[in-house]
Amino acid sequence: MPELAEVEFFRKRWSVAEGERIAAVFTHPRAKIFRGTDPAALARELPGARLLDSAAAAKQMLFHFNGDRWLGVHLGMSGELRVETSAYVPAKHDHLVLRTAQRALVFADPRMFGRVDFHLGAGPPAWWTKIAPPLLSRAFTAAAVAAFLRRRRRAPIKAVLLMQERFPGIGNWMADEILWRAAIHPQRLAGSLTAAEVRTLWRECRQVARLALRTIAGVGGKLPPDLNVHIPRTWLFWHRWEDGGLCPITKKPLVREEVGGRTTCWSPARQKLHPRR
DNA sequence: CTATGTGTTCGTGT
DNA sequence: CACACGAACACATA
Repeated sequence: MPELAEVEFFRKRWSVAEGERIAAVFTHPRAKIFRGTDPAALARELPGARLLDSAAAAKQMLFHFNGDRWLGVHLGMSGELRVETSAYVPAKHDHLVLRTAQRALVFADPRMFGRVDFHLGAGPPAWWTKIAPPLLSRAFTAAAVAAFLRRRRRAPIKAVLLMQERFPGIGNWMADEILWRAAIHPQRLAGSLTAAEVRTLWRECRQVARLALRTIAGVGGKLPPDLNVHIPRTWLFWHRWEDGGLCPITKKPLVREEVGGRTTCWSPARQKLHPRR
């Protein structure tokens, strides 16, 4: 489920506990969520620690506690972070619960593709510092995108947009939204895009990231009540799963098909496989 | 009962 | 060697 903006939304939820001290830790007895990490180490090290700050990058989050303690979270496909009352009793799909005096921070994930990483050290862990530069940073340049598309020239552009090593945080719906706005057919091979198309693609990557963060993760300190309530009806987002869905721009039918191993939605009237040049 | 999904990783083939 | 692709992971929901 969660891509860039949703990840930021969930990070902000837990960030209400910044400054609070962890009193107790619950870990699900047979959670696969803790791949590399030992749940026992977590339960031993976190109690007594104060949540200092947090950050989101790509589809990951990092929560920083005092005493050089770091908690990484990846939500996988079905993960979410919630905030419950301090008396909260963990339910079936809750894998990690951090209790403070004021509340309970819950990580739930039915499909268990998510991940929790605990790290002890003076600085953030390597997996965090290695994450590619954000779409909205100066380092995410049109030239870097062009070079990457050249390297991946034989893969469909849809599949390339999902590669986190260059497009951190872009997931299935964002990729479709970007291609739709850029009027590029998802099955075009990355190497077939013109220089102008590459530049448009780069611009729309940034624009969709900016708009998604604003509408989903809120502005300033405010968080929307639900994930998607503020997404405009003019986005492809709301129409991609409708049967008989229409392109908000051309009003012509949308198409849904597998591209690059993922269900992909596009507007054939707008996104041509063989554009006239 | 079967098919599907807002994700990542691994093995295999080119 | 680099890259492309399909399968696997695990479970709720339609």
